[in-house]
Amino acid sequence: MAELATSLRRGTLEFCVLAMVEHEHRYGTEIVRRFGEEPNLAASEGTIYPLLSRLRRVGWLDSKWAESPAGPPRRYYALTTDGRTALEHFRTEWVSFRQTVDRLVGTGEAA
Amino acid sequence: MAELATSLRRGTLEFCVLAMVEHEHRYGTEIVRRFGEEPNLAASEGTIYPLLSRLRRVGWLDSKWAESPAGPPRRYYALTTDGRTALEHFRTEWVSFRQTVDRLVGTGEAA
DNA sequence: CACAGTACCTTGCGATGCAAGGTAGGTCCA
DNA sequence: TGGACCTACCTTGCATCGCAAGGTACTGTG
Repeated sequence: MAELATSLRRGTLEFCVLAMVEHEHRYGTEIVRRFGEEPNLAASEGTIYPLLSRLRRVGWLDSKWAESPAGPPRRYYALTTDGRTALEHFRTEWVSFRQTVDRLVGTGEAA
Repeated sequence: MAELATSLRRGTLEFCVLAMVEHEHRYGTEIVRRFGEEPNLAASEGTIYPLLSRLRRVGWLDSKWAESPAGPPRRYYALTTDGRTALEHFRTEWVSFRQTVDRLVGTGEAA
C-alpha cells in the first residue's frame, strides 16, 4: 500500500495549485516551497513541475517568463478562465465528497 | 485529466471499504452495490474486487465463505485488528488533510 | 574560472482505478 | 432435461499520476 498522505493528495493537489495562483502569480520553485510548508501536501519538484505542465497543456494555467532579481528567469503562472471554472467546479465537488467520506468513515464529527 | 471524482476516490476508497465492514460483515457484490448508491464513490466490480484482495493481502481484512440463500456462495469480509488500527489512523489523517484542503482552496466555509 | 545557488524540466517506476472479459453455481420453467 | 438468466466471484490490460533521481542552464562570488 502506498503512503497514506500520497494517495490522499491525488486529485486535490492540482486544485490546490490552481488556488495558489488564483490571486497572485507565482513561479515553480515558489510553489514547491509553499507546498513544502504544508505537512499534508508536501510535494517535491518531481511532482509539481509535471503537474504544472499538465495544467498548462489542458489550458487551466497560463504562464509568462519574467526576469529574476538574481538568478535564472522564472516562469510565472496564472489562472485562465477555464482554470477558474475548473476551480469553482472543484470547490462544489470537494464539499460534497468530503461530506460523503465523513459520513461513511465516521470521523466522530457527524451529527 | 482524469475524471475528477475518480481522482478524489483514490486513497479514501479503501478506508470507506474498511469502514463499511467495521460493524457488519459484508460480501463483495453487496459492497459494490452500496458504493453504487453513493454518487461520490460509485465504483465498479473492477475496482472493488482487486481492492478487497489487496486489503486481504496486507492483512487488514479477513474473509470466510458462507452459503447464500440462493445462488453461489459468498465471501464475507471482516476487519482484522490491523485493519481497525489502520482505519483509526486514517480517521486522524483525514480530518487533518480535509482541513488543509479547505483552508487552501477556500471552500467559503473557513473562518 | 571553479563553485554554489536558483530555477527549470525529464525519465522511469510503482500504485491503483476501471472497463471489459471470464468462470461457475443456482433457479426457473417449458 | 436443458436452455436462459441471475448471482457471485475474479483477472487482464491500460491509463493516470505522485515522486525520487538525475539533468541543463544561468548568475553572482571569491
